[in-house]
Amino acid sequence: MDRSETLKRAPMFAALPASTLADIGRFFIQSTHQAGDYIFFEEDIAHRLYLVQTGEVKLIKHSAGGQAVILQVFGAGETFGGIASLVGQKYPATAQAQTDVTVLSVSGETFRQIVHRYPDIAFSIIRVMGTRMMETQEQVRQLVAERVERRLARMLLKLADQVGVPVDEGVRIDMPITRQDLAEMTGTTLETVSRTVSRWRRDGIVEAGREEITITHPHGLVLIAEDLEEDNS
Amino acid sequence: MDRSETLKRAPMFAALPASTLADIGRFFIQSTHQAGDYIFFEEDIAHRLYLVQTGEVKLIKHSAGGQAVILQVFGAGETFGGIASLVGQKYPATAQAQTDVTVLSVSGETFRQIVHRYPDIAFSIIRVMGTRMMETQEQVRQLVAERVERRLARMLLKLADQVGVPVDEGVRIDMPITRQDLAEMTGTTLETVSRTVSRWRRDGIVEAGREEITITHPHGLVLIAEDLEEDNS
DNA sequence: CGTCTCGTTGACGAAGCTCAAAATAAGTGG
DNA sequence: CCACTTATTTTGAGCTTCGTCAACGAGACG
Repeated sequence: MDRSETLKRAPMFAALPASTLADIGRFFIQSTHQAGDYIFFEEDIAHRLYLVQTGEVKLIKHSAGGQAVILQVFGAGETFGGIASLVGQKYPATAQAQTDVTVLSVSGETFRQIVHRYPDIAFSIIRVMGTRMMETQEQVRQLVAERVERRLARMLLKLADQVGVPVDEGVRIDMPITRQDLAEMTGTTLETVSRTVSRWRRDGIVEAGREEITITHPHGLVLIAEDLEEDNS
Repeated sequence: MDRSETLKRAPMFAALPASTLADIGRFFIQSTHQAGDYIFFEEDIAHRLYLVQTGEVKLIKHSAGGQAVILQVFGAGETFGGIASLVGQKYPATAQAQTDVTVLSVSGETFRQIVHRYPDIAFSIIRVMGTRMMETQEQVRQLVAERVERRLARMLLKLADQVGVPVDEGVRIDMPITRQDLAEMTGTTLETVSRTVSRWRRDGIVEAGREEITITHPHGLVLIAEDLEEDNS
């Protein structure tokens, strides 16, 4: 895909005229990373803004005890590392390629100049940050108020919305995703995820294989996610 | 306190020259709220940006089951409701006065014009949002990785840092705060907070009364917060 | 075919939530 | 100042959810 084409898909730049996009596009460098590769680490000095072109990147925060939380998963058109690079801080989390990915990136310095030249971008940045902040706050609320099964149901529905593709059996999550990943996304353990998914499989709600999940009965998941779960006694 | 004086204390406006502050200050309206008053509700259409002049305001997110999470506590110089009012969305959470407070506020429309006139503010907004985002992400990490006692210890230390005043016995949290509040700040229940605080009191780490806590042995708290807790067997 | 990663399942325990009851503190109106 | 009301806190008992530890199975890949 062409650069200004990718920029056009990014909410942060979407509002700009095509000529400006072409102009800005020149400053971006394309690079590829294999699934599992780290793109940057928490605590690194932030020097680049990244923009996902193809594939998915996850943003992780690690704890001393070795546990990890997946804060967010970015797909095509989404940016990450931007704020830190703009402000010149350390990255607040680690970015790792979930699939093979291609990303565009610019240096913080260049990004600053771009924003300076096209101040409207600042508004877009604020808008994007506002959205992410809401999502993160919602994550906090869920962690406090809801139990694992519900969080997991919500997460699958969210993933289906983001990267779901229709297949014969239902909607397939189009991204290799381990039980461990799901656990880190929902703040639980891989065993609990495995048990829950197995139960759902028995109930005919999902089909699941190695690094692969298909939702066969979305309505069932919604019932769980929205606390309308009928008890099957 | 004078308006431009208050603006000067706000990171969002601090970088502006005094003349500009005086100019902007004219658009702000001062209002007071009693402890417990709601300033705005989640889901309200956001029409104003608020800036705390005196007192403390808490930002709360409610769940269907009646549970609540305190996302943040804002003190003098801190702004809230800003992003939503700028973007013209609904407020993502509820704001409630923790103490009697005085706040300055402007309409979203006016705020937009101000930012438009003084684009540097946009950068400050991004910086402030970045900081808050990091804090919220850290909150997520803690909820997932750490147990209640640790989270509570950290919270008390944070509060001591924000609103602590030295007294004879140690450092007093200078804000009326119930066990329920602490529970909502740390994602637990008031009973668990009560038990933990009682234990700490027996251990000589804190003194606590009704809506009142004084840290008498900060080092003990730090040991707990940093997982260096020696077992007293 | 051996190794590795990923997934499944069981058993056990513990952190912390829920429910309940009572004590304490702070008003409030007479 | 006292009786009464209300909010806050404490403490106990029981129990559920979920994490931890462990063993095993199965597919993938060189």
